[in-house]
Amino acid sequence: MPKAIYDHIYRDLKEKIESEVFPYQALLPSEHTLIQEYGCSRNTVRRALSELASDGYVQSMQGKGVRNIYLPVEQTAFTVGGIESFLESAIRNHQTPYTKVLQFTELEAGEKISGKTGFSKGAPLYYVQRLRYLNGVPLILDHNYFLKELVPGLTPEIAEHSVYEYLEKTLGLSITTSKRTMTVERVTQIDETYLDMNDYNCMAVITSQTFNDDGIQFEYTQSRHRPDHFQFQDISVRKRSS
Amino acid sequence: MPKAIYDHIYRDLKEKIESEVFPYQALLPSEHTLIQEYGCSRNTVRRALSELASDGYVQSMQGKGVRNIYLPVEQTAFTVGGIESFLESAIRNHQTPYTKVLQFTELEAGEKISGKTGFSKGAPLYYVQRLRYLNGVPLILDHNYFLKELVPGLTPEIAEHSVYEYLEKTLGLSITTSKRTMTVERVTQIDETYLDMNDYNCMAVITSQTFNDDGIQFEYTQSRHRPDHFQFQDISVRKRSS
DNA sequence: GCCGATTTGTCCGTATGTATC
DNA sequence: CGATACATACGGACAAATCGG
Repeated sequence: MPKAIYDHIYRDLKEKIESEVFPYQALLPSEHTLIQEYGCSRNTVRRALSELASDGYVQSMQGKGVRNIYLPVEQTAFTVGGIESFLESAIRNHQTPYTKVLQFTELEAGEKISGKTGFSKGAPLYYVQRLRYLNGVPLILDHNYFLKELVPGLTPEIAEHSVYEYLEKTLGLSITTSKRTMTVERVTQIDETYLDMNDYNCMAVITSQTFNDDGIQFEYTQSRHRPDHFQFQDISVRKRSS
Repeated sequence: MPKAIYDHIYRDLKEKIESEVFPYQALLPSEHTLIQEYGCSRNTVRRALSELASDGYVQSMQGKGVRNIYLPVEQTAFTVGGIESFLESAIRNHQTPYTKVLQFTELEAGEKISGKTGFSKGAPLYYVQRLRYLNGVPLILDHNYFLKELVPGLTPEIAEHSVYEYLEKTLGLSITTSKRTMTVERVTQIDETYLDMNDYNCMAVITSQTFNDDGIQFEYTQSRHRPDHFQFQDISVRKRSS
């Protein structure tokens, strides 16, 4: 929990934007004004503003000011966005989560798994297959590979609750960067066995490689979502091109 | 085209990472070293590094150093990532693009369109429906709504070539922020008419709201991709939680 | 069109804190 | 413990874009 000044300003402005203290399309107070309000330096204010910009909340315009471009997005389905665990996502989406562990085994990365997951060949791994329920309905099928060296002592009981909580609270490991790929794939036999597909013949699939705070990849996951309850959100800011 | 110092350092380091001058998992030279190499201030080096971090190229570790975590991702399908036009994406994916305009009309945003697109009610719009080919195969069906006020003089001929090029080169308007939502939807009659669906009954759908550099939304687009030629990539960096 | 005031963008140097080794 | 490395913060300077008179 950062108690940095810029983080305080960031949260404060974010809250004011969400609660429409600053209306949509209006300009925020100028940097000079914010400096006086918060009694800090210009760099500190600018850092808070730049984080809001990368969240898609504001947009800076040289010579003009900083405009509020925040629009709340309606969530009609289970929404995926930043890095968070199934548990965290469920809570944010106001749904009741439940997890059933279908498989829990140990294995070594062979040629095929190594190429797919990014782990080096021969690395000892945990493989976990889990069915995720939301409000009692099975909606997601997860295939996880964890690097045993960085996730020692993993058990089916932990996998049933929350691996991320185990990682962060018990092992003191923290999750930092995640590279994700979203595709649409055909349903498999396993999908149809566990999920009610309603004659859909596709799945929304997110594969991700996750790195800890030492920059080491400790996880590879394939998350297969029932298409009618899936939504992925993203903000992209274009850089001035070359 | 920015000729800022931090941008030069950013590009230089990025190139060195991609060409494995810095190997995967190795530490980059320390900030102090980089300051001397580039003959600039610490803030400038740090800005370049922080952009690389948000690209998923490196990860900073307090007290340890900055690790290269760049892994090239294989592209087995048409890959979507940052903000770019169909033309730009096609070139990056080494494919030959072609566009056929199916519809080109003017209309005013009614209740329904306003709610869906985010444009205010009664706003004059262009509506364009386009079929996108890659290497001669129709793969994407685009439905665009442009705010007429900000995109004056749009014609079917421009829509057939590149609307973005028209916006940037002719109108001097620049694209800045884009909010996107990825979902999977059932095929429609129109999809099946124009795309060879191979018994797939789903589409990968990206809807986006795009803002110009004044922070005004000028575009709403729904882009429907054939699922077997679609891939969306994303890097997410976790913030230290509250 | 010019000029000055305002606002954001870039860059510098320095100081202090915190984590790692 | 000291040395090294990144994190935060300050204050100042000048540039670039915008806007109003």
